[in-house]
Amino acid sequence: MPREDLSEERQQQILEAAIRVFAEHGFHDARMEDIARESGLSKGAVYLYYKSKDAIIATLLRTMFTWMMRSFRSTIEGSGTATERLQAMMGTFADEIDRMAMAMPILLEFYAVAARQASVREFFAHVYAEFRDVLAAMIRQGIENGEFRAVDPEEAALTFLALTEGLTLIWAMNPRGLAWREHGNAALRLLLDGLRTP
Amino acid sequence: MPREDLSEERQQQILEAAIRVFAEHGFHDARMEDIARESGLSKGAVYLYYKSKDAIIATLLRTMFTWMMRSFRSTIEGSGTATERLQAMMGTFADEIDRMAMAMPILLEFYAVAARQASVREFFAHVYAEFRDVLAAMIRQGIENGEFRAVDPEEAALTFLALTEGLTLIWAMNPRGLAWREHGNAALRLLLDGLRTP
Amino acid sequence: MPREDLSEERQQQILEAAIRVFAEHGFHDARMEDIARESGLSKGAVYLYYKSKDAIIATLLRTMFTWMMRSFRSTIEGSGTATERLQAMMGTFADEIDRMAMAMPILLEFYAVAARQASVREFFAHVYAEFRDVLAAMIRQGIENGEFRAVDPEEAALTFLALTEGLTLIWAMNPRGLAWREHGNAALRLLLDGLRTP
Amino acid sequence: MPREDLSEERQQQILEAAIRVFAEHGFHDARMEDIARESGLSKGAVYLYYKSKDAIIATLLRTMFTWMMRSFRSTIEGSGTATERLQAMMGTFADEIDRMAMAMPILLEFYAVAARQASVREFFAHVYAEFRDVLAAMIRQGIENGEFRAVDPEEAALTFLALTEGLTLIWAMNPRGLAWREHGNAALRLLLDGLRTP
DNA sequence: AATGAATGAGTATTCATTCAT
DNA sequence: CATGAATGAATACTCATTCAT
Repeated sequence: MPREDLSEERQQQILEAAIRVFAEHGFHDARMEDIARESGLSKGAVYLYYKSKDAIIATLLRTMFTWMMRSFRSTIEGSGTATERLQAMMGTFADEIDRMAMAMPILLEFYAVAARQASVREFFAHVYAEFRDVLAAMIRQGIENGEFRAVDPEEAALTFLALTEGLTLIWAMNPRGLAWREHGNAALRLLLDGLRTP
Repeated sequence: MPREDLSEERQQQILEAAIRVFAEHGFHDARMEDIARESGLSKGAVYLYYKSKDAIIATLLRTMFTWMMRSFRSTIEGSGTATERLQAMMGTFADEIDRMAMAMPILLEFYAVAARQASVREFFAHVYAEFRDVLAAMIRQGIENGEFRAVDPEEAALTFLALTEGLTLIWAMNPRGLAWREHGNAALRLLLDGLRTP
Repeated sequence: MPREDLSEERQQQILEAAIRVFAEHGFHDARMEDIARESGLSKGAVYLYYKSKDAIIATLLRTMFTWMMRSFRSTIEGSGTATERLQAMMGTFADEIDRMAMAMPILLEFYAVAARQASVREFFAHVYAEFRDVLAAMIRQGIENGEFRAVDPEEAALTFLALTEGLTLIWAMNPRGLAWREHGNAALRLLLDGLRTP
Repeated sequence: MPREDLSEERQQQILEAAIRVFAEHGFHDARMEDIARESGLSKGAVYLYYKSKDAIIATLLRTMFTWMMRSFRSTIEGSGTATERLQAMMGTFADEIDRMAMAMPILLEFYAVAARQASVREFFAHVYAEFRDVLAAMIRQGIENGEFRAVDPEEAALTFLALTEGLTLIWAMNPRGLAWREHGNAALRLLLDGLRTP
C-alpha cells in the first residue's frame, strides 16, 4: 500500500530538488548528480523515478504550469464585474511572479527548449490558448453587460495576455528595477480605459 | 592590402553561418565544426576570428540588436502625429519579426543565457530602456499636442513595449497560427483608445 | 564494505599502469586513454580516482620517491663503521638503479618538469637535503671515531650524493655500457681514500 | 654571395630566439609563433631555415654542446701539473654553469628528450665519453709524473665527471641555495686527497 | 528499492605545418 | 625570400546513463 505513496513522494522530492538545481545552474549545466544530492537520493534512485534528465525537464514543464493553473483556478471561477475580474487576474499574475521569482530562470530556459522542440512549443501555445479563452470570456461578459465597448473579445484577450507575458520578460531582465505588480496594474488601467464604454 | 577588409568579411561570414547553425541546433548543440563548415572555412580559421564559441555568441547578441536598432532608426527619427509615429513603430516591430523570423529561436536562447549571465540581462535591460525612452518621448509629444490624455508617458511606454515583447513570445510558440502584424495593430488600437483624449 | 580497499587498489592499479605508459611514451605523449586501457579500466574510471593527468604525475612523483626512501630505511638505520655504512648506502643506490631501471625515463622527465615547476624543484631539493643529512651523519660518525679526517661532513655528503646522481645520469644515457654498481663502488673507494685518516 | 651569410645569420637568429623561448616555456609549451616573434621573423621564415620544431631542438642540442666544448678547448689544451689542470677543468665547469644558468631548464629538458630518443642518448653518451677521455688523460699524466697514486685513470675520470654532472643536477633544483663553484672545488679537493701519493 | 562505481560517447580548442601570394 | 592566413589532426575531460550488488 505505501508503495504508490512512496513513489509519488519520491517523484515530488526529485522534482523540487530539480527546480532548485535547474534554477541555479540551468538545464544543461545542472548535473544529475546535483539533483540526486539535492533530493537526498542516490543517482540510481533518481533514474528509478525518471527515465532521463529530459524526462525530469518535461515533467517539470507540465508540473509548473499545473501549479500555476491551480493558482488561477479560484480567480477564474470568481465573480464580479468584468473589470473586477480582469483586475483580479492581473493580481494573480503578480502573485505568481512573486511566488515563482526564484524559478524565473527556468521559465526562460523553457522558452529556449521550446525553440527546439515542437512539442514544447505546442504546450506553450496550448497554455496561452487556455488563458486567452478565459480572458476572452471575461471581456465578452463585460461587453454583454455594458461595461465595455463592442471590441473583439479574442483580440482584447490576446492583448491582455501579451501584456502580462511581455511584462514578465522585461521584469526578468531586471527584477529589482521593475515592480511587476504596479506596472501591471498601471497597464491594465490604460487598457481598461480603452475598453470602457464612453 | 585587402587584409583588413578580408578580416571584416570573414567575421561576417562566420557570424552569418553561426546564425543559421544556432537557429537550427541551439547554442549548445551547435558544434564549432558545423559553424566552420557552414561558413566555408576550417575550424582553425573560425578560431582565428573568434577566440571561442562564447565569443561568437556574445558578438551575435550585440550584432543582432545593432541590426535591429538600425532598422528602427528612420522610424524613430520620422515625423507625424504621436499616433502615426506609434503606429509606425508597431509596423517596424512587425517588419523586424518578419525579417528575423528564422532567427527567433536564437532570441529565445538569448533569454535563457540572460537567466545565467548578469551581463546579458543588463544588455537586454539596456535595450528595453532605450526603446522605452523613445516610446515615452512619442507619448509625451502626444500629450503635449493634445492627442493623448495626461497619462504617465513612462508607464504607457512600458505598456507598449510589454505588448510587443509578449506578442513576440506568444507568436514564437506558434508562428503560423498568429499574425503578429495584425494582432500588434489591434493591440495598439486598444491602447490608443485608452490614451486618447475623450 | 570493501569500498575503501577497492579505492586504494584502483589508485595503485592506475599508478602502476601510468608508470608503464609514461616510461614508454613520456608524460606528454602518453594519452589518458592509454593509461586507462593499460590499467584495465575505462577513461571515466581513471578520472574517478585522479582528477587530471597532472594529478597522476604529481602522485607518481611522491609515490616513487616514497618507495625509494622505504628501500633506504634499513640501510640508513643499519649499524657498522662509517665506511661500512657508506658502502651499504652505495649498494642500496645500486639496488635501486636495478629496481627502477625501467622507470628511469620517468626520472628524467621529472627533472624536466622540475625545470618548469618550482614545487617540483622544491620536492627534489627536499629529497636531496634528506639524503645529505643522512650521509653527513655517517661521515660525522666516521670522523668522531677516527676513521675519517676532520673534513666538513656536509661537504663530503654533498660530494657523495653528487657522485650517485651524476653516475645515474651518465648511466641513463647508456645503461648497457656502464655498470652502475661497479662504478659506484670504485668512485666511493676514491672518495674514502680522500676521507681516510693518513 | 650574401646568400649563405644571410642563411647562417638567420639560423643563428632563430636559434638564439629559441633558447630564450624554450628556457621560458619548455620545448612543448613553446610555440613556433613565439620563436618567430622573438627572432623578429615570420613563422614562414622560420620554416625556411628549419624544417620543423624538432629540427630546431636537434640543432640546439648540437649547438649548445659545441659552444660548451669550445669553452673547454683552452682549458683542455692548457699546461701545468695534473692537479692544476683538473682544478682548471673544475673552474671551467663552474664558469659554464654561470654562463648557461639561464638555459639550465633546457638541459633538463634534453635529458627528458634523451629518455625517448636513442639518438639523443647516444649524443650525450658521446659527449660524456669525450670528457672522460680528456680527464683520463690528465689523470694518467698525474700518475706518470708521480703526482697521483696508480689508480685506474678511466675510473677516476668517470668519478670526476659524475661529480660535475651530479652537482649540476642538484644545483639546478636549488640554484640560489647551492654555490656550484665552491662545492665543486671542495669536492675536487676531497678526490685529489684520495688520488695523491701518500 | 537503492546504491554508486563504471562506462564511453562527445567536443572545444590548440598549434605545427603548409602554401598562395 | 618572406608572409601570415588557413588547415585539421589530436586529446583531456565531462557527465548522462547503466547495472552488479
